Amino acid sequence: MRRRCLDFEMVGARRKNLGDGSNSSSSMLSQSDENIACHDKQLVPFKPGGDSSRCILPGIGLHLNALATTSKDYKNVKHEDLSSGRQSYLPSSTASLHSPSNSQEPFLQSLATASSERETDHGENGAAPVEDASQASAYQVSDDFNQNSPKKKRHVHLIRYMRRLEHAGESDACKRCNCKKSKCLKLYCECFAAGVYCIEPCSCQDCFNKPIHEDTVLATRKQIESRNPLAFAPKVIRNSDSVTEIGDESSKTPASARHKRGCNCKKSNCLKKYCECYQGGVGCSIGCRCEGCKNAFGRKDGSAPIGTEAELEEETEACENSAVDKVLQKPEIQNNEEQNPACSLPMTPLRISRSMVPLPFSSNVKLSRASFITVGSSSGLYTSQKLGKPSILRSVPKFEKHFQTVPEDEMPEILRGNCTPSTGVKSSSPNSKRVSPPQSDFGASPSRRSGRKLILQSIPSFPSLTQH
DNA sequence: GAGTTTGAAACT
DNA sequence: CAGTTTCAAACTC
Repeated sequence: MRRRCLDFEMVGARRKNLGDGSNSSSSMLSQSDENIACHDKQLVPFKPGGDSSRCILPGIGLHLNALATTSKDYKNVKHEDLSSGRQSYLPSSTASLHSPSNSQEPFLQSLATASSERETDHGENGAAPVEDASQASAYQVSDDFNQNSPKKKRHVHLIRYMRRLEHAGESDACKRCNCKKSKCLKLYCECFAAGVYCIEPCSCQDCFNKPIHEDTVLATRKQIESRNPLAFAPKVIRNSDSVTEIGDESSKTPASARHKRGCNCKKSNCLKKYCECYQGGVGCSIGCRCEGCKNAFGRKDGSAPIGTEAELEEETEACENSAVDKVLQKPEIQNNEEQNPACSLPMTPLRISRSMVPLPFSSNVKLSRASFITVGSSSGLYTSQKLGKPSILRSVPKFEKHFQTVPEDEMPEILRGNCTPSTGVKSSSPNSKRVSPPQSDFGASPSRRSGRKLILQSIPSFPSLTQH
């Protein structure tokens, strides 16, 4: 109830922002709503140097990968990706996906903290689909400072991570293609596949994926979609039972992510990024036709993922300090989040939009960096639960582990840790609902500890964590 | 940075 | 639908 009320509040506040153009939000809504306000602002043409600059977060590029749309949506908005400078020809709801507030140092810092924390906890699985940055940051910050972790060390890590972010802002944030023959009009082209125009950093040749060739782009896109309606859909989908989850989270069941089509790896053993499942940070499923699958995130045959759960546990507890370094040293996994937007970044609820489920609010927030979006109708594709396969959702271990490792009697402390709606956690709200609760794989046995459950439920900011 | 490997996408 | 070709990213050296 409280969560829903807060949602309404947010919506209300958001509308207010929309209405009067004021960026000031209610006292209840601080950062999160600023972000929302930013999102809203971003629905209008971006004016460099304007107030919307606040919404830019250098280094946290948001790829619109896997965003899909109906052809009729194409011209909704030609939106400029503020963080990358790209323009997206995706629908406004998806194009509004942007980094949270800009250069505000506190925010960056908190984000970095959050990210480093997350990666710390994720360890090997650093490619966690990041929740809404503001959400994560707000939560993580409070979380961080409520723990007894050595802050000096973290500060070092923080700085490192910040640098990495900065660097990412110059490179990864703007994913560059290198197409030579496809004219960037085929799915070979990452930019095209991601629904963004190629921009200067791209090394493509004879590129047609530019605003000046908008018609061509859209026509081609349409053609590809006609051939394969899911061509631009997220490759990695969150499995959920139904679209109804959108409106009623209580109906959702634990879900896992799976590649929508499965891979077809022959030689990589699904252990390299050649494998789309692996690249997307998901396990292979029965739908995969891979051979010799050793996918670390879950094998096709359903055997336990390699070096995931146990490793995570160890890393979290024993290697906390080295985790960031480890992540830094392991770009292969570490960059999943950045390199594979389809996996970690917010995706347009293509099927949602197609099913005409209005998500006026969630679409904005969800699109902020990296919330894992559940594709409503994806249930028909894979039902990993049925497969009994482990699911490694990188966002999951973080929270799951967090709640697991923290003694329950400490939880109130954590809750006190400003995990209030005003911390910005809220900003993830409806979307984060799609960050489905972790599977039982991560220690959450079917008979979950009621204590944790209660706690989770009592955190309005993390509806997605609520396990039903 | 060049060359190779890989598997998805596109084509037949 | 299966086999083949094309393609660009991932990877290796």
